[in-house]
Amino acid sequence: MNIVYLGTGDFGRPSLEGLVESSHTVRCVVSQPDKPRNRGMRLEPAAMKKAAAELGLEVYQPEDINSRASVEYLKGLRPDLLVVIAYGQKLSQPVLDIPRLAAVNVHASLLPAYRGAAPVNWAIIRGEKTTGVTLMKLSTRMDAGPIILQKTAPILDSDTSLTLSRKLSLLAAEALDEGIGLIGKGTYDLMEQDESKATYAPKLKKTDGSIDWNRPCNEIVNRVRGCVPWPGAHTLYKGKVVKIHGASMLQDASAGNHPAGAIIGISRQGIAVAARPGAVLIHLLQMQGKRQVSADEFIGGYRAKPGDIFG
RNA sequence: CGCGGGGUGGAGCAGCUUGGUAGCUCGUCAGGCUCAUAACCUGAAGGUCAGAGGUUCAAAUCCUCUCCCCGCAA
Repeated sequence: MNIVYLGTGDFGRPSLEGLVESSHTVRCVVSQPDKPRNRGMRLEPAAMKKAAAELGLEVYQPEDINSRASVEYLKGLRPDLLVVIAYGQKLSQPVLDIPRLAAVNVHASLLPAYRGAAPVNWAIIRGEKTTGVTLMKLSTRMDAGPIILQKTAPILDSDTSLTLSRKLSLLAAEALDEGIGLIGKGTYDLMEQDESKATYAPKLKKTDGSIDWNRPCNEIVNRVRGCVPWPGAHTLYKGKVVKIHGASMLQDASAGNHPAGAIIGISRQGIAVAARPGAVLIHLLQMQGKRQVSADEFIGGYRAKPGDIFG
């Protein structure tokens, strides 16, 4: 099978590697153009461009995938299948019509839940216990195509967006491999999504990481886990922005006697902060302009003590 | 030329504005003490203050350049 892979983000790496190792042929990797980003606004290659180069694959980076030139180029590759994972551009019907068999996408949620750019983050922030990946046929509506197959995965208390994303990227590769097998044989069913059950997971904004200490401790901890590594759950300490990179819930009945955001205890395990209700034990944090440090180091360096206020 | 913060014993920080003896919370090591605590007390080791040049009687501190780290923004 001739496959054209469209992907920009690192999430698709295991899937791409799986395709390369399979009996199929990856004709081309289509990625977003290199864009200036990061400190200094240097031109940075897309994550998958490097991967493609290492695998010895051809790379194509059109400014607009739906342009006439792009469509002609892709047609020239005579693909049997288009695989789209974390690409970043919406595909028009003319593009979807190019492959002989199908244009498929793997999405990191159990659709129709968490459609959109940040499904992993939002699943954690919302306190879900289970998530998964969905292999579907693409439609012109975002993440709304008919489902070919799904695989589920538990969300552990210890998971962050980073660890969960890694797991799901591996699961995505499995789903893709299995799905391509079915498509090759033509033995698969399509299940339309139940539109009434659709929920959305938009790209995270900086403000999504803002901690409100008047919220329950479990909500705050989920936000911390879901905002790793970006935008990072953040609050204020002594007038400066602090990112909280690691935290867990703490049972402390006395927390209600303190103002929300107040430090109520300090130990080797971390900094205990009052929430509403409950308390949050901070393990890892980062002052603006500084690197990430453990609670222990933070206490020593900044003289944090009970009574100090976050927020 | 996108904007900004930072590099000080092993860790995290203060000191820099207003140049003049290397400081704090820990850690480490030695000794003591305790029913108990992030235990406590006493003592010790450990720094070319990122690097190079400059100003000065004197530079962690002021000026210039280089290297590295981080935040914002995208």
